Parts: sequence; C-alpha cells; structure tokens
Amino acid sequence: MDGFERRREQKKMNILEAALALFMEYGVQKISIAEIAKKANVSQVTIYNYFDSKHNLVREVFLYYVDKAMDEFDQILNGDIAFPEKIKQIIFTKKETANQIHEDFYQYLMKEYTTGVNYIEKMYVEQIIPRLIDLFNEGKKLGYVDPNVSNEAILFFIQAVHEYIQREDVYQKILPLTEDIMRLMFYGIVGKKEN
Amino acid sequence: MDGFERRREQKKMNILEAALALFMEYGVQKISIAEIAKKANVSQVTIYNYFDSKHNLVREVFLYYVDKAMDEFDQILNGDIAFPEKIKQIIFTKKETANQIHEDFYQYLMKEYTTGVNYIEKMYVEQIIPRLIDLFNEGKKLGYVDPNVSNEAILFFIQAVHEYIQREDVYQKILPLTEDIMRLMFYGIVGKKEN
Amino acid sequence: MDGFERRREQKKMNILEAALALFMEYGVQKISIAEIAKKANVSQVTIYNYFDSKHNLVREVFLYYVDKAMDEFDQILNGDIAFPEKIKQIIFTKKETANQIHEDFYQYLMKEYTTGVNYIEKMYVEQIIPRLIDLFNEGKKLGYVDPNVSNEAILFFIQAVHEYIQREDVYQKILPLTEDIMRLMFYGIVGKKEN
Amino acid sequence: MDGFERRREQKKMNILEAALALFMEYGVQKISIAEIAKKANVSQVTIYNYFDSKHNLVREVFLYYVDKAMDEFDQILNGDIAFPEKIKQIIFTKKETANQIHEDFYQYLMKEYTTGVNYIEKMYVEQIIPRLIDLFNEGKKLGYVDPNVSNEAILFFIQAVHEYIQREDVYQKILPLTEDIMRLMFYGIVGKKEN
DNA sequence: AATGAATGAGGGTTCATTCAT
DNA sequence: GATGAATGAACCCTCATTCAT
Repeated sequence: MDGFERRREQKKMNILEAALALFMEYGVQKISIAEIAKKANVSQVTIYNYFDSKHNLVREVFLYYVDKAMDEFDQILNGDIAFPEKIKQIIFTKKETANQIHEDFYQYLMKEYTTGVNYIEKMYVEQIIPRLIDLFNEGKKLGYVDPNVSNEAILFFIQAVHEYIQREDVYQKILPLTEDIMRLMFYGIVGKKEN
Repeated sequence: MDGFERRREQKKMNILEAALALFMEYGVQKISIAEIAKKANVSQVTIYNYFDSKHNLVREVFLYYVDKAMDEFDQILNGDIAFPEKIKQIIFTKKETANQIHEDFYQYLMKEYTTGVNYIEKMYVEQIIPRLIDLFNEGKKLGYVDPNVSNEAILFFIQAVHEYIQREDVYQKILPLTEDIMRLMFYGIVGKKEN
Repeated sequence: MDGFERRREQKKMNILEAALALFMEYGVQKISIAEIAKKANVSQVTIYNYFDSKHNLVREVFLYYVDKAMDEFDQILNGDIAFPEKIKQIIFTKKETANQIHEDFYQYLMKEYTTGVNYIEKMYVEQIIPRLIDLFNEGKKLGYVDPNVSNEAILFFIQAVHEYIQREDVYQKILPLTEDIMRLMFYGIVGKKEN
Repeated sequence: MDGFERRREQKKMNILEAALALFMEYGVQKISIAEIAKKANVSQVTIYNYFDSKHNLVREVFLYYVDKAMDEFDQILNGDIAFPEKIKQIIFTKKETANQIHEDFYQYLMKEYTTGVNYIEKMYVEQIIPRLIDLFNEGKKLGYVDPNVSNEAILFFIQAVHEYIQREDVYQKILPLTEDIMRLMFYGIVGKKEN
C-alpha cells in the first residue's frame, strides 16, 4: 500500500469512526450524512465518494465494528488466565466500541441489511461460537462446568447477561453486584452446596 | 363517563393501538403521522387534537403499553403455581404486545423521553421490583433460592435472560433449550450436586 | 362535483398549466419542482400531494396536453370548409399549446414513460388516424387525391411537414411560402400538368 | 503535427466520440462528465483540460458531429447517380452518426448555444443550401422539377421529410412506403397525370 | 499533462405540523 | 370536533467544477 492508498484508507477510517460514534450515541436514523461529514471534517460528497450511499455506509460501519469487537474478544480468549476469570471477562467486558450498539444499531441492521447480518451471522457461527464451545468443553473437563448442561444453553446464558450489561443504565447498577452475578452464573439461584 | 366521552376515549384507543402496532413492527422513526392516521382511520389533525405532537403521542403509546405489560405480569405473579414455574414463566413470557419493543422502542424512549422513562422507572421500582423481591424472599424461605445471593443479582439475572429472549431471532433458537436454561438458572454452570 | 372538488380540480389545473408552460419553454429536466411551485403559487409539497412525484407530474402534464391538442384537431376536421383548406389547416396549425413539445418534451417521454407513450399511441391510432384516413378517402372520391397513393404515405407526409413547422425557427421562415408548399403538397415537385 | 500533438489530438477525439455516443443515446443533460470520462478512459479533469467546461464540450461535440454529417452529405451530392435518386438518398439517408440528434441534441443546442447554432446556421446557409439549390436548378433544367415552385419551398419539404424520418419510431414504419413517398414527393397527392 | 480527491450548489422527496373550512 | 389542504425545514443524493499531487 503506497502513500496514496494509505491516506485514502486513513480518511475512510476517519469517516467510519465518526459515523460509528454518532450512530452509537444517537442511533442510525437520527444521524444525517451532514453530521457525519462535519464530525469527520470532510464534505458530504466525500462520504458518497467512499461509500456510495448512507445505506452502504451503515453497512460498512457495521462490518468495521464487528471486526473491532472480534479483536477484543480474541484477546480475552487467548489471555493467560483461569477459566472462571475468562468467563467473567467475557461477560463483563464492556467494549469501548460498543455501548449500545446491540439495541438500536443492531435492530436497524436486522431490518435493513440482509447481507450485513449474514456477515455477522457467519462470523458469529464460524468464529465465535466454536471458540466458546471449546472453552466450555475445556471447562467441563476441568470440572468447572456441569457436563449435563448443553453448550448451547450456556452460550445463551452468557450472551443474555453480556448483552444486558452493555446497556449503560444497567451497567452502572450492577457493577457492585459482580461477584454475586458470577456466583449465580456458576452455582445458580439454588446456590453452592457446601459440604 | 357519558357516551360522548366514551366515544372520544374509544377513538383515542384506536389511535394508540394503531400507533403501537406500527411502532413495534417498523420502529418509531420509520412511522409517519400520516401512516398512523391511515391505519386508525382518522385524519392527521385528529391525532394532533388528541396528542398535540408526535413526541407526545409516542410517550402516551408507551405508557399505554407499559400498563398492558404490567397486567400480564400481574397475572403470572398472582397465579396459583409453584415457585420454579413462576420464575420460568416470568422469564419465558413473550408478551404478545411486545415483540421487539425493548430494542427499538425502548431505546428510542430512553433517549428522548425523560418523563416517559421516569414513569416506567417509577412503575418498575415501585411496582415490579417489590413484588419480585417478595417472590425471591419467598423462594429463599422455601429453599428454592440461595439466601447468600442478593435479590438485586437475581433480579438482574432474570431481567437479562428475559430481555434477551424477547428478541425474535433469539426466541426461535432457544425454545428447545428451555429446560437446560431453567437448570442453569437454578443450579448454575457448575450444576446440581446430587448427593 | 362539489365546491371542494372543484377548487381542488382548479388547483390541479393551475399546476398543470404552470408545468406545461415551463416544460415547453425550457424542457423537462431544466425545470425544478421548486420553479413549478413558484409559478403556480403553491408550495412544493402541494405538488407532491397532487402528483406524487415529478415523474408522474410530467406524465399527467403530457396527458393534459394531448387532450388539449386533440380538441384543436377536432375543430378543424369538423369545420365547414373545403378539402384542400382542411389539409392546409391541419398542416399549418401551430398549436398554441405546443410550440416545441414534439422535440424536447416528446423525446423525454419516449425515453421515460412507456405508459404515457402508450396512451398517446393509442389515442393516435384509434382517434386521429381513422379520421384522417376518412378525410383522405373523401379527398380521393372528390378527385383531390390520387387513388394510387396509399393513405399511409399521405399520412406520413402530412405529419412530417406539420411537425417540422412546429419548430419556431422554421415556422417564421416558411410562412411566406405557404402557397408554394401547398402546391408541392398537391402537385409534387414535378408540378401541375396544365392542359 | 508531431507525435505529441497527434496523441493529444487522438485523445481529444476519443472524448468527443465517447461524448457524442452518450449524448445521442441518453441526451445531453442525462450524461455527466464522470460518465463521459469513464467511457473515454480518462479522468474528469482531463476533459476539463481539453474542453474547459461541459458547456463547451457539448459545443465541440456538436461541431464535430456537424462536420461528420457534412461529409456524408457531400458523398451523396457528388455521387454519379440520377437526379431522382439523389433526392431519394438525401431524404432517406439515416445517418449512422445521428439517430435522434435532431430532437434532443439539436433542441438543447438551440436553447443553449448561440455560437454553436451560429456555426451550423452558417454552415447550412453557406454550404448546404447553395448546393441543394444548384441541385434543384439542375432538376428544373432537366424537367424533373416544376420551375414555378420556389427552391425554398422544395428545400423546406425535403428537410421536413428528412428530419421526420430520422426519428427511430418513424423510420421503422415508413420504410415499406419508400416508393409511395417518393411518388408523393414528385407528383403530390393529386398524382401523376398520365396522358 | 494527468489524476484521485474534494466540494458548493442544487434537486427531488418526506415529514411533522398548521391553516381554513 | 374533524378534516383536506398546505407548508417550512430537513434529508439523501448528484453534478459540474476545482484542488493538490
């Protein structure tokens, strides 16, 4: 990649970052191309030169975001920490990139962008799930996880809690409950049977 | 309430129902006043006569929805069924009124309507939480729930799972996992220690 | 039609007239909705309320024009004048409504509006041609027209000359040649064989 | 002209050809500089380097076209064929370069480019008309043309028919009528008086 | 000389809201 | 009280043209 392309790529990134930030704070439909252009310090038309349409811009912002999120996810999984800590981090990681993307942004995409969603579906199914399943299986082998429980159910559980935590209002409230929540995660509401 | 007022009230309900249905299917911002007017078989101005602005209409639709949801919630709590079953129903109840309201609709309100949110906050804090706490305490007394776990954490857990289930795509996939999920809910990923 | 509808109809006509005048003077693409709105003394949105889109406005303007032109045509055919004079009028009638519509406007329609063109085709084939054929046949019976020449060819000839005359620049130049042209029309370039 | 200039001239021709083709198929206003640049395999700015503005590009394209058309016209006039055949060819020549140029393109120029039109006017008046007049006079001398009819009228007639034929829809329909039309041209609707 | 990148101005269209009946 | 008609503001997008390399 020569200087030309690098500058071009840099500018594209600027626009993506600006758009991502605005979309996540105010939602996709509330944000006009003009606002993105202003935040990214380019003209509206430049955005069109790079992305052709708002529709497509949203799509690319989304893919950009997904890749970013995937990186963060990898760092946890590859980290040199014990199983329970990994689960904890997966659940409680509040991605800087993603404050409330799951609500507004994701919904928007679900309705509008079949291809975009296909991409994340594919990534999710091919990349994330297998690694989590591996993690669970390892947890079962190490005695951390009940072998009678299906990996799908655990997956669902972690997802649910993780996504709920992404909500700003929720996050503030449950931080002090971290330990309790992990306890619930591991031992359920019936609790640990000490013996 | 005389016949006049009743007819007025009826018309208002028509509009609320029309708006609610449209908002939930397409999102708040995608729906124009004109579309609501058409679906409710009234003129746009009539909507303004009743609700003053779209802003306020959304707010009232929301309150209307919350009341409806509260009714359904009450029916579960007052039902004559065992504790675990109540928990199960609270989690898995997919309100007919609310398919994806939590995502798009709720987000929209969170950002736009401080008063609306205050109302739901208030309702939530004053009506729902106390009743759930009572339920949990009863569960603890009956040995269903670990007394060492804070009610807030349980609340959080149930909320998280419940909301996640509201998503249409999720709901379809986890239905077969119901029992596994309840098992996780009660015994955690470590599982039941049989003895 | 009550007062309401009549006013509505009147307003629609205003817009049609304004649009027609502007289209014919400057061409379809040069004229913006804003300009039509200004000339018709309505807001842009009013135009959209009546016509949905510029595309459709053009179409309706066109149909409006065709009907007008047809009326003028009828007046000539039904007039109480001799055959050669009718031919002359058909050729030389420069419709007030249509200065250069055939060039720019018609071309535009040819490329964009299949349905619009179908309408004029139909009108032309079903209404105009039969009446002209009748006229020619009558001319043949009366000895004005060579029976050996096909009506189609005559039709073509009259059309060609008529359309060419519609061009403003042409019209000015050939007015003094009216008699010569009629002579050519009737006797060709070989000329009348006097005997 | 050295190699440098020749290459430059070649590039200019490429652009002219590309623009002409696009203008004739889609009309002047529908075609953007970007499209021409793409078709001619140059950058937009290159077009500006050569032609300064779209306005001027259109003008030059037009002149380019006129010269081409003139060449074709010359070939007919200088051909070694009889008078009636020449008339026939002048009328029925459907220039490959010019399918519908007379409608859209010509109109556009008429309104926008005084200078461009002046050029064609001048060419027309100084080059084409005199040669046609010569042809008619020769025809009169040879007994093909009625000496009583003004050359202007004949000119007008031929022009009218010729232009009308240029329209694609018309051309298809009247091809089978060629002989009839020539008969009308020569003998009028009254027809040949055989004796 | 040639180009990729950038832009100001403008066009069609939509929408929440108001006016007039 | 209810409605059809009307509107100002804003949005997405395009294009001829210029800038910077």
